[in-house]
Amino acid sequence: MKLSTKGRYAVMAMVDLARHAQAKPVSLSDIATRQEISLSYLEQLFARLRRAGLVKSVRGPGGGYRLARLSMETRVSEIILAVDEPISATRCTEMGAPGCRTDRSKCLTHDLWEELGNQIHMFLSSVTLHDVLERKLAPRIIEAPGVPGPGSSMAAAS
Amino acid sequence: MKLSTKGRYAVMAMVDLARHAQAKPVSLSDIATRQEISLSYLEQLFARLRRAGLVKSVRGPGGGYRLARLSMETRVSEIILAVDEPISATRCTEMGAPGCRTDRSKCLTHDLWEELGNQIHMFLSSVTLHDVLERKLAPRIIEAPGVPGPGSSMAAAS
DNA sequence: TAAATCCCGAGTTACGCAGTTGGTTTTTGC
DNA sequence: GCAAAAACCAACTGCGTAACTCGGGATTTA
Repeated sequence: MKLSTKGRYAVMAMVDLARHAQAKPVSLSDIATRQEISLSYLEQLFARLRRAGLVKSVRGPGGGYRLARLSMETRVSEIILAVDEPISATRCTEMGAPGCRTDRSKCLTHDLWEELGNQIHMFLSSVTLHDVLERKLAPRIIEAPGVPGPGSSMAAAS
Repeated sequence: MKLSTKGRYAVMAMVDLARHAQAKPVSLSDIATRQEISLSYLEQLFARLRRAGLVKSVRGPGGGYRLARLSMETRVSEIILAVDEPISATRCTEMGAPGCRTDRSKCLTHDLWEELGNQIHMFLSSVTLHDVLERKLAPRIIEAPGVPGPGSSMAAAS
């Protein structure tokens, strides 16, 4: 999962869209001025969002975009995945690049990046547009009580 | 917290260093060949790692690098922060850029990115070099019920 | 003193984000 | 019907920066 400003722009725009959802669809130029993003750039982002089925468009004057689903059914992770096509984290994750699957010692960090990707995805999947609007970032992440961590790594600290 | 291949290279190199820690220091050219990273690039990374106090250098023939601390006392987050100086996540996080602090509606996603950064940092802080070597990536994260995991198709909710 | 190693700064290259340009379709309202 | 407002579309550009190279030092060992 890639994290760039592109994905952030898309989320900003989608939150703006969710916030101003009314009877009328919301035009991109409105979002562009409110969020200070270039209109043409927004068009590119929304083209991807539409193809991903996250928004629906209405053409013609008075047209614009609507959320395809309810704001509490649209997850932030989906938005980012739609615009920022998920590039592989390491140069060995896909297609068994030489030296990863074969020689495990060469890619000891493989599991680390994979797990990090999982953590990020889990977090962003746990947040919906509605949560962002309501500022309910329920961190569904709970540190296990009394468990010092992986391999008791913190134990060494005095 | 920025995530790039630069930080990944640094972690790969540090894991390699921890793995081959013996009486003798480890030379960069050894790491370069084992991890397939250019020597000059490694030199730049280790210059930063040394300034951050994560490694110590020994000059002259037979020289190389050593971990400054034990592998279970060196956290992955420190390595990444050392090489990839932490750039602000959003264009509003520092110095109260116009339109964030003043107009809160313009930066509804602020809290989201901040919390995401926290999550990433927390995870990477919970993992030490020793953990990576031993493959003990205890995920301290408990998936909330009803949240689809990264693997699941997450198909349009009916 | 020669070789191995770290050290350092300046260059080069490649890539992708952000934005631009210049259209075309579709639809509304006058 | 025509003009305006919007979504659509496909390039192309500029630019920052990550990734990597190069050329030379400085330091220590044998």
